[in-house]
Amino acid sequence: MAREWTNFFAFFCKLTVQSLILCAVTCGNSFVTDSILTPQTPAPADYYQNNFCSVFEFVLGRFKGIASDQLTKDLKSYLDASGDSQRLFARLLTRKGPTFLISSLAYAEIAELDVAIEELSALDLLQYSPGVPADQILAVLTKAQLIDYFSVPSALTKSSKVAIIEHLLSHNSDLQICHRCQQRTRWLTITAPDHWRLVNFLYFGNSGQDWSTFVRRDLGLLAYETVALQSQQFATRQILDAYLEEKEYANLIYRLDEFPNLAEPLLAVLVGDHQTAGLLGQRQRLRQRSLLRLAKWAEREKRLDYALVAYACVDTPPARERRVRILTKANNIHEANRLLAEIEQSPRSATERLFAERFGKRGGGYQPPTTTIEIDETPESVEDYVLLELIQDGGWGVHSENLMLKTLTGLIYWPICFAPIPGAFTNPFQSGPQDLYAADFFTHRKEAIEDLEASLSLEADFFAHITQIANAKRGIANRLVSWGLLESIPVDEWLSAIPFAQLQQLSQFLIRNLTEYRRGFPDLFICYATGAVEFVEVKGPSDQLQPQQRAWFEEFNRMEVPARVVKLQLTK
DNA sequence: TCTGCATAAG
DNA sequence: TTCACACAGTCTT
DNA sequence: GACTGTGTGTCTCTTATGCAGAAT
Ligand SMILES: [Mn+2]
Ligand SMILES: [Mn+2]
Repeated sequence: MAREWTNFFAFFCKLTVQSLILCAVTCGNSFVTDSILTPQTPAPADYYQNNFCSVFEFVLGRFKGIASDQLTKDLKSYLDASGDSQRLFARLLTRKGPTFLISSLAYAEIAELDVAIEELSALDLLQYSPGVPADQILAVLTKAQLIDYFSVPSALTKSSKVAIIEHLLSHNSDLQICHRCQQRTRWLTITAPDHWRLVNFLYFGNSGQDWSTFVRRDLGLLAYETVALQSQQFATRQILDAYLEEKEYANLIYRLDEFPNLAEPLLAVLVGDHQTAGLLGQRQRLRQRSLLRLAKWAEREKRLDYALVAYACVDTPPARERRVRILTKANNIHEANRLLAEIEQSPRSATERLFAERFGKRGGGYQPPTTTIEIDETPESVEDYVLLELIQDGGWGVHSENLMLKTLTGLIYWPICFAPIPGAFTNPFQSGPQDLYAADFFTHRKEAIEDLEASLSLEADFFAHITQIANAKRGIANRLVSWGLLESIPVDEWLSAIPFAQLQQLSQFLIRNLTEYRRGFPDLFICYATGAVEFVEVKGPSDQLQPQQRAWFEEFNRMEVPARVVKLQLTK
C-alpha cells in the first residue's frame, strides 16, 4: 500500500553566512492549544474505548453486507459488549499482539479484568491461553522465563534469546511448548487479527495509517481538514473481495525470492484474463504495480521472455523502456526500434520521452548548465557543503528538495485539494484527495483551478492568498504541505525571496503534473545577497542526474527559471 | 554497569 | 516491505 | 557517461521503561 507521507517535522537548516540557525522543529509547540490528551498523563478512562466505538460504527455502517459476515459479527459483538470488555479490547488493539501475557495487562480503567476476559472469550474475540504457534508465545516470554520454564542446556543459557528459542522450537512440538507454558503462565490471543487489520484498512482507506493517528491529533500535533465524505471505497462485496485478492498477489510478489516457483502461476493469473484494462481504479493501479514488480524480478533473474510478457501488459512507464532495453540486449533491434518510435510518437511521461530521445546517444538531449567545484575529499553532506560555498558572500539557502515547491503549491491550491469532488474524500483523517497523484487529478478540477488562477493573476492577490491560507490552515495535515519547512522558513520569507512570475509558473506547472513532477526537484534553494534566486542540484563525485531531475531542468530552461547543477569533483 | 532496542503510552 | 534519493560497481565510448 | 543494483532515511511525535546483549 502506498504510503505518501508529508515530511511533517523534518529537520531543516536555514543556512545564512552569518549564522547557522538550526531550526529543529520540536513538537513541544503544538498547533492546537487545548487538547484531549497530554503526554505522560493518563488518558480519559473511556478514551480508547470511544475511539474504537466510533471506528467500528463507521465501518459497520459502511461495510455491513460488503465485508465478510464474520467481520460484521465481530464488530457487533464489540459494540454490544460491556464497558470493561470494550476498554480491554481497545487496549489490546493498540498493542502489537496478537498474544499478550495476562501479567502485562494492568489498566486502571478496567474494573474487573477477569470478567472482561471471560466475556471477550465467550464472544470469541479473544482466546484464553489457547494453543498458538509456539514462536508466538515464546517471543513474549523473557529470556529468564524461557530458561525457568524449559530445560535449556546450560551451554545455551549464555547464548542469545533467539538461539534459545530456535533450540526449543527444533526440539519440541508447538503443542508441547504451549502445554508447558500453560503450566507456568497465562495469556490472551486475539482470535482474528486479520479482521482488525482489515478494519484498520477500511476505516482509514489505506494500511499506512494506524490507531496512533487519533492520539497524534488529540495531542494537538496536527489537525485534519473537515471535508464531507461523499462516497465510499468498495461499494460492493465483489469489488472489495477482488481488491483483497489483488493485494494477496501483490504480497506474494514481494516474496518471490523466497518462493521463485510462484512466478509462473502469478504471471498466468495477472496477465491471464487480459482483463487488466477493464479493472477498476484502485485494483487496476495495484495490478500494474504488481506486474512491473514481477517483470523487474524476472529481469533480475535473467528470465527475459518472462519479463517481456509481463511488461507488455503494463502501459505505465517504465514498461516500454524496459522492453526496449531487453529487446536491444537480445539483439532484436527491429522490435526495439518499433517500440522506440511508439514512445517518441506518444510518450506517457517526460522520463519516457527523455529515454527515447537519449537512448544510445551519449550526452544527448538538453544539457543543463553545470558548474564543477574541485574538492579534496567528499564532505559528509555534499548538499550542505555546496550550500555554504554558494552563500559565502551573503544570502541564505536551504536543502529542501521537493518539499519547497510542493509546500507552496499546496498552499496556493489548498481549496482545490480539499474540494469535495466525487471519490476524492472517502475516509476520516485524509490529508489530501484520493486522486492527488493520479494522472487525471488536474482534468477533474480544471475549471476550478483555472478560476482560482484567474483570481490570483495579480502579484498582490497571489501573495495575500498564500499568506492567508498559511495562517488559516496552519497545522492542518496536507500531503503537499510541509509545516516543518514553513516553521524554519516562514511563508513571508519565501514570498519575499521568490519572484512572483517564477512561483506562479512553477506552481501552475506542478499542479498540472503532480504525478511525475512531485519528485526530481533540485536539492537547494538559494537566495543570494543580490536578491537573485537559484535552484541547485548537487552532484557528488559518484552521482549523476536522474531522469526526473533532467526533466525538471528542461522545464526550468523553458520557463527561464535560473537553475543549475553543481558537480563536485575530487582533485587528483 | 552501560547502552541500544523494542514496546507501550499519551 | 514504501519511496525518493545517493552511492558504488561495471561496462561502454 | 550510461546502466544497474544496493544502501539509506523516514518507525508521520516524543518519552518512559524494561529487556537483551555487551562492556567493564
Ligand atoms: Mn537530493
Ligand atoms: Mn543531489
